[in-house]
Amino acid sequence: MLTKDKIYVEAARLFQEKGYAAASMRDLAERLQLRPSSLYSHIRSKENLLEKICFDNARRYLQVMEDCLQRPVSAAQKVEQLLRRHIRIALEDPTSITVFNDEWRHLPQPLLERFLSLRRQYEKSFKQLLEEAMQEGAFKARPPQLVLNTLLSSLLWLHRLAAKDEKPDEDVLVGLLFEGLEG
Amino acid sequence: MLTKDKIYVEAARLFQEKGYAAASMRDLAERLQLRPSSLYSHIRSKENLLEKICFDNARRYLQVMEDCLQRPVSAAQKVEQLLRRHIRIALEDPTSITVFNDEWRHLPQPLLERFLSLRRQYEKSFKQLLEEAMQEGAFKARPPQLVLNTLLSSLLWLHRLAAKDEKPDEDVLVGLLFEGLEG
DNA sequence: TTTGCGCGAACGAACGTTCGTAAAAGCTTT
DNA sequence: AAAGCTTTTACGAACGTTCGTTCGCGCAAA
Repeated sequence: MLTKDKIYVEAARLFQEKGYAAASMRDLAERLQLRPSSLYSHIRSKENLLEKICFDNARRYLQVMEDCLQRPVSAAQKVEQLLRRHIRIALEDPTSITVFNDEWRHLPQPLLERFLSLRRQYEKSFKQLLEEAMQEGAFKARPPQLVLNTLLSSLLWLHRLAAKDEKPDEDVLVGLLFEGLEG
Repeated sequence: MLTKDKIYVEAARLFQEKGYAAASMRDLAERLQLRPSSLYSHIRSKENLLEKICFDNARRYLQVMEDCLQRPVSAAQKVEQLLRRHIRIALEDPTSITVFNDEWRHLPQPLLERFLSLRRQYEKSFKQLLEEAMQEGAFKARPPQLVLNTLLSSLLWLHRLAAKDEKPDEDVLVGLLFEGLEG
């Protein structure tokens, strides 16, 4: 693997373990068996590492959302598909997702604003989907924002499990989340 | 209010906003209209601030758990009561809870180990309660660890909402969480 | 007269990053 | 295959800054 890619992978891991602010470039270098200054032959800055990790994952989630929205199925089924893909991503690449979920607040302006805009866009689509499913009668009518947050936060927890190699069964999890929706 | 107490309150707020590592004592002093050095007339260290916030809240949650366990009701009802008290705490004191939930990993050893021990103790009790409720037939049988995590993470999200003054209705939220359990 | 509090100055440590250099790797021309 | 040239990569040293914290002084309340 290219050194550059190794740096990004290890940076995601490190940011996850210690948090962005507490992770030092000297830490990162040591894990890669490099001197700190050598990092800068490959990357531009620490902030740039965070930026790439955050936005790559934002794009990834938005792509998943787009895919699900285009399927010719009911809103409830779109939600189910969305949950499944979400779960899979969180389980297969827990480190990047952690950083994406927890560390974006350390992005400097104007990147922070751009990131939040993408996030709002994603949440808006998700909320609309939930509302549709409620109107269809598939889901019980409830404040969509509340339902969205409980869903997202449950998924947010996943990567912590995955990082500990306690990967839960996808079907069981989908069942648990879904039955709460149907109520 | 005593200056000392003001410091703890403002520290919790600051740690929540920026994260422990990114929050500086100079930040904290400025918000309290003090010089950085003046803080140390009242507190011992930055780590000590984190320690107090984390352990005070750990004790608080364990106390709630104890109260609920002693009630002469069914396991399912104990869980409901636990959720309600959890929700109330998260809504009335969002800043401390955030720090308690997110920043404990910055505790130095051996405090970290002591904290994790308390947390495991809490989760163990919670899990046992869920298993009881499943055996009673009140909850659908599912991997308890998984159910516990989805519950806790949903509650974890609450303080973020509360911090934005978008406090959700307690009954609606309990309903949402509970119906997922009964499945 | 003691005690407690706020302050300016300063400390050593750790931080992200830059710079010049030297070795390594890759490519082109013999 | 060898020689010469260019580009890439790793490095030690050092930079300016920010960090948590200490110390001693002066002031005000008790």
